[in-house]
Amino acid sequence: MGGETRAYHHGDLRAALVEAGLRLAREGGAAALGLRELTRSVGVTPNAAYRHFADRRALVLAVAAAAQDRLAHAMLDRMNAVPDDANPAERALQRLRGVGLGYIHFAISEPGWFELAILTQDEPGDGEPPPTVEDRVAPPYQLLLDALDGMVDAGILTPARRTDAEWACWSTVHGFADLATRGPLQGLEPAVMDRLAAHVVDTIISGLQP
Amino acid sequence: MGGETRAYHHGDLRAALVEAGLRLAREGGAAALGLRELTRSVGVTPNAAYRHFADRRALVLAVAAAAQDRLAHAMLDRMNAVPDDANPAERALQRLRGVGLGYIHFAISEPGWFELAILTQDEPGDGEPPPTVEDRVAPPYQLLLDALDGMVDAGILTPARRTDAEWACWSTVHGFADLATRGPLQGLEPAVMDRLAAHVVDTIISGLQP
DNA sequence: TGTACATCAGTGAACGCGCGTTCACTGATGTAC
DNA sequence: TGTACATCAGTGAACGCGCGTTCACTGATGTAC
Repeated sequence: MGGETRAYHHGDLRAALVEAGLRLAREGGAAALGLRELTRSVGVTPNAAYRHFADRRALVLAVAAAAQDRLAHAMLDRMNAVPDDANPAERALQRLRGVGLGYIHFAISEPGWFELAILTQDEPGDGEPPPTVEDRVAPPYQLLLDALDGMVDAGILTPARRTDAEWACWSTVHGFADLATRGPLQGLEPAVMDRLAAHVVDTIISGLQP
Repeated sequence: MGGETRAYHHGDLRAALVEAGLRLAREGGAAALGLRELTRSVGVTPNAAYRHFADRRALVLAVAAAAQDRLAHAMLDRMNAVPDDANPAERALQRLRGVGLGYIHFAISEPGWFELAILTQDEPGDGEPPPTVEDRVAPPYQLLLDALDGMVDAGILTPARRTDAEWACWSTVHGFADLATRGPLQGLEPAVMDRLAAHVVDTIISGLQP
């Protein structure tokens, strides 16, 4: 609406910094989120950031939350792509596959954002004692829980097998993402990578229902 | 044999630096391996390191190799703890479990070394293009391959299912280690952690043989 | 067995750099009367 | 509707820090004759 250049007051510097953080992290990962580099890229003085964030760490966590949100959306899109008209068992299975493959695909196609999304808590050097597991649940994790509950509802996973299934699934999918992103699977042909990802995800799912 | 204090010539500064690297990384992970901090802890001038390593990166990689070696040994010990007199199928299964649980246990009990061990290749900021997967096999990876081959030899894994099984296993175990080390499973009660680790490992192994 | 000399393995000082953060400030905005 | 003034959101300069690396050097070691 207003003029293009605002001289002194930026308008919404907080949002602009987070946006710039996503832009920078996309290429350079979490390491690209220097306070100076961030403010520089927005065209503002380093201390301007202190109007909106307590310190650099708070800024990075805000960007991480945004990245995590994108991860959750990517996963959700994949889940929701499963047609409603399939039979319930097949549908539940495909939704669980979607959660896992969505996570992996996001990691591979946006490694910088992924690094940030899994950062979230406990930056190196934070002082607080580790909170309990329950305090830390995050949207992507919730999607996994929902998909697994769907498997139970559809009758293809017994309640007994449901117990702790999230950790088996998450471990597998997260580990694959890390191997593909920073580890020995880096740089694999996309077609080969996709095939391998699908195989790995199917293997853990099949391990849930023996 | 000689006197305790060597004035000018250190004796084996290269080994001393790697040793100091392990000591420092044990507490502070890879981030603790500054060139100055390392040389300081050995009681030597920063540039003395340049007699033995091209640059900081080379020093860190040497320490990482040492850490990876410790990981491999921890896994091997666990594999070899499986008694010979068990029936071949049970033995092969327990050896595979040992590989995975050894990896996880090492990560949890020595997170600093673990971070370093999985660093190995591609420090952030290296210039070389990604080498092929085959170039990168490392001792811990080889132990996993051996354990899986043992499953085939024992007749409890078909050759067809053997294909790419290493990536499913490694993903699961590596992911669990990361979740337990830097992620939401951090700080879990040791007993609960062990039970969960065993469950997750058993789940993926069972997924290999449906 | 002793000496000359090349080589080796360290020292000491300095370089330039970019970082996060703090201080005192000033221009812009919005609100009360 | 206009004015006074508190508050807000930036600027500009500087801080101290620790880093990796380079340079010219010197003391110790080992080898040839």
